[in-house]
Amino acid sequence: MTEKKKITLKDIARELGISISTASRALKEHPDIADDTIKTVKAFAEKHHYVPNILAVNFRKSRTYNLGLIVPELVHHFFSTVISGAIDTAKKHGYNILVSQSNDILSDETVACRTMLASSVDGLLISISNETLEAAHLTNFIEEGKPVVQFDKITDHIQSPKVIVDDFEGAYQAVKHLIEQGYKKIAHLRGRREVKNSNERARGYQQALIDHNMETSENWIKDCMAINEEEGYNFCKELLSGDNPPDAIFCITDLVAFGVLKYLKEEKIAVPHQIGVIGFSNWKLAEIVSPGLSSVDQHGYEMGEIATLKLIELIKNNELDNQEVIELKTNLIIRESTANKIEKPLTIG
Amino acid sequence: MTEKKKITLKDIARELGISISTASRALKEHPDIADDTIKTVKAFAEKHHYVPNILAVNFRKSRTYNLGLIVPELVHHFFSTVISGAIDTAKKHGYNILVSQSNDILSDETVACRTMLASSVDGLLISISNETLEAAHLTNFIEEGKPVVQFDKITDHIQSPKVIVDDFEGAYQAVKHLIEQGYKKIAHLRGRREVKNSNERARGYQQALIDHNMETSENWIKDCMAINEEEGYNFCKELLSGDNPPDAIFCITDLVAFGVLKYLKEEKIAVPHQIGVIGFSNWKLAEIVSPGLSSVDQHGYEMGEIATLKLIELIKNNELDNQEVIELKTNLIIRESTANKIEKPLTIG
DNA sequence: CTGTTAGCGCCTTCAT
DNA sequence: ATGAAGGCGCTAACAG
Repeated sequence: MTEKKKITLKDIARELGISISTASRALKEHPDIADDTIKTVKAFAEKHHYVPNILAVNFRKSRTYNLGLIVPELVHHFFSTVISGAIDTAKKHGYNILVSQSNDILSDETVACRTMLASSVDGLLISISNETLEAAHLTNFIEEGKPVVQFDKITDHIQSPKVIVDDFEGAYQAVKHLIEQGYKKIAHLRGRREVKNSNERARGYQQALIDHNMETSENWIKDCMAINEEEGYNFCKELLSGDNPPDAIFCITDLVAFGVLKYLKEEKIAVPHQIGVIGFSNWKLAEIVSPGLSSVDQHGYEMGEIATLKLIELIKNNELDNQEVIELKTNLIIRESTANKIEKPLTIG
Repeated sequence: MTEKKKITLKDIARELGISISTASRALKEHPDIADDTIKTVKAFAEKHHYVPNILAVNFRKSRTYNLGLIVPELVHHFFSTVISGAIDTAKKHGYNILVSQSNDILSDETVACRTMLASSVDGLLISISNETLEAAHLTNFIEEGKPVVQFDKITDHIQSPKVIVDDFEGAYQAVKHLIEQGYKKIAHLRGRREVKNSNERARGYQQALIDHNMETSENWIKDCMAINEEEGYNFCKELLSGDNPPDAIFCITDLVAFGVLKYLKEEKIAVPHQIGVIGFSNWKLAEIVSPGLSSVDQHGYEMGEIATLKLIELIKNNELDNQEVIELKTNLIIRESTANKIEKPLTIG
C-alpha cells in the first residue's frame, strides 16, 4: 500500500521558503497577498495534492458540517423519502447527514441524541418517536447552541421550527372525497391518541363528516397501536362483523390500508364497489397493488429538503429561538380503491 | 437561551490546582494516578458536566468514529434494510454512519466518495452503482489508509472485503422450486449485463434449467434496464404474446415481479395456476400483495451488520489489504405466487 | 504519582 | 505584503 503522506501548510511554507500564515492566506486568496505569491502557492498546492486537514479545520472552527437526522424507522417508505431529500439538499450545501433511528423508543432516541451531540453535529433534524412526550434530550442541543428542526412527528415541548404536513386538511380531503364518491358510512382506523398527527387526521375525518351531515358512530373509529397491516386486517374484520357496518374506511396510513384490502380480498368483498378504502402517505406500493390504493401524499422528499434548508439557515445565522411552522399541503391521489361506488370499475388509477 | 459554556480540562486543572495532564489521566483512570486524585477529578468533572471536546480529540487522534455508507438508492427496501443494520451495528461500537446515495450514477458516486473522504470518515461501506466499472474513487480511500468494505453490488477492481449474497445459489433455488412445482417453461426477466449480481442470478437460472433437463429458450430471457415495475409489465406482455409462451417467470427483483403480477391480473391470468411468478429480494410488499409473491430473501439487515463489523475490524487493525469474501446464503420464501400449479386454487389470486 | 513540554494543523491577531 | 506567535483542547513522551 502506498499510503500518501498528507502534505500540510507547514510543508508548503518550508518548500516555498515562506511562512505558514502566508501559505494559508495565499490559498484563500487573501487580498493582502501578492498575486505572484498566490499563484506560486496555489500551483505548488495543486501539484502536491494539498488538502486541508479537515479535522484541524473543524477543531479550529468548532463545527463539522455534519447534520444529525433521527427518524423513528429507517425502513419505511415515507421516512426514507424524507432522508433522501435531506441528504441531497445537505450535499448541495456542503453538509453531510448522519442518520440514526429511534425505533419509536424514547430511550433509543435519547441515546441517538446523545451520540449526535457527542459527535458534534452542527444541528439536528428529528421526527420524534411515539413515546416522546417531553424533550429534555432535545433542549440539550439548543443549550449547546445547536439548532434543531422538527419534521412530521413533532412535539411542542421544544422551541424549534417545524416542518409538517397539514394532516387535518389531508384527512379532511380524503374523507370529503369518499363522501363525494357516494359512500355513506365512513369508518376511520386511527393512530395513537398521544401522537399529534393521528389526532389531526382524526379531527379532519370528524370535521368532514360533520360538515357534510354524514352519519357518525363511535363504533366506526378504531385505535391502531402498532400501525401495521395486521391491525388493518383485524379491525376491518371487526368493523364488518358489527351491526351497521361501514361502507368506506379511511386509514391512518397505507400500511394499515393494505391490511384492510387483504381482508376484503380474502372475503371477496369488492373494492371499491362494496367498500371504499383510502390510506395516507402514498407509499410506493399504493400504486402497485391492485386495486390501486387511493392515498394522501405527504411530499416526503420536499419535507426533507425544506427541513434541511431551514436547519442550515439557522446554523448560518446562529438562530436558536425560531419557532416557525412550515406547513406543506398534502395531495390527494385517487386510485381504484375509492372509485365511485355506483359507477362501473375503472381501469386504472 | 442559556448557552452553557463548555468546561475544559484546563478549567478542571485550574480549579483543582493540578496540571492538565493529571486531570486528563485521572479521567481515564490511568494506573499511575492516585485513587484520591481520580475521585476528586471525576467528581468535579461530573458536577460541572465536563464533556471532552470531541473535535479536539478527533483532531489529536486523526479519526472521527464516522463511517461512510454509499448506496445506489436510499428509498429502496433492500438498501434501507442494509442501512438499518449498519446503523444499529455502528452505534453499538461507538460509530456513526454518514449516509449518501449515488442514484446509480457514477459521477454522483465519485462526488459522494470525495465528500466522505473530505469529511474524514474512518472507513467506507459501499454498494456500487450500475455505472461503476472502475474504481479510482475507491482506491483513493485505501491510499489514505482508510479501509473500504463492499457489499451486495461489488466490483473486483478494488481489493477490499466483500459481503455478498449467493446470487447464483439463490436464483438456482428459486428456479428449482418452480420446476418442483411443476412449471415447465420458465422465463427470466434478468438485469443488466454489466452488473455482477444480475449475471450470477442469470447463471443460477440457467444452471437450474440444465441440471433438470428443462426446456430453454433465448426468447424467454429478457433484459431489464431500469429494473422497474413497468418493465415487468411490458416484458410479461411480450413473453405471453409470443409463441411458446412460458408458464413461469423468475424476476431479477420483486419490483419487476410486481409489474408482472399487475399485467397478469389485468389480463385475468391466474397466478399461480396458469403462471407462476417468483421475485428476488423479498420486499416488504411481497407479503402484502395478493397473491403473496414468492421471493428470495437476501438478509439485508445481516448484510449491513456484517459489513459494518468487518469495516470496524479493519479500522481497528489498520488492515488495508484484506480481500475476504463473505457470502451469505439466501432464503427461499414461498408464498402463493408459486403454489403448485396442479393443485386447486388457493383462496385468492 | 504528578508536572512540564511539545505538538497535532490551522487560523488570526499583531507586528513589521 | 509578509512573518512571528499564540492558541483551539487534548494527549503523550519525558522528567522528575
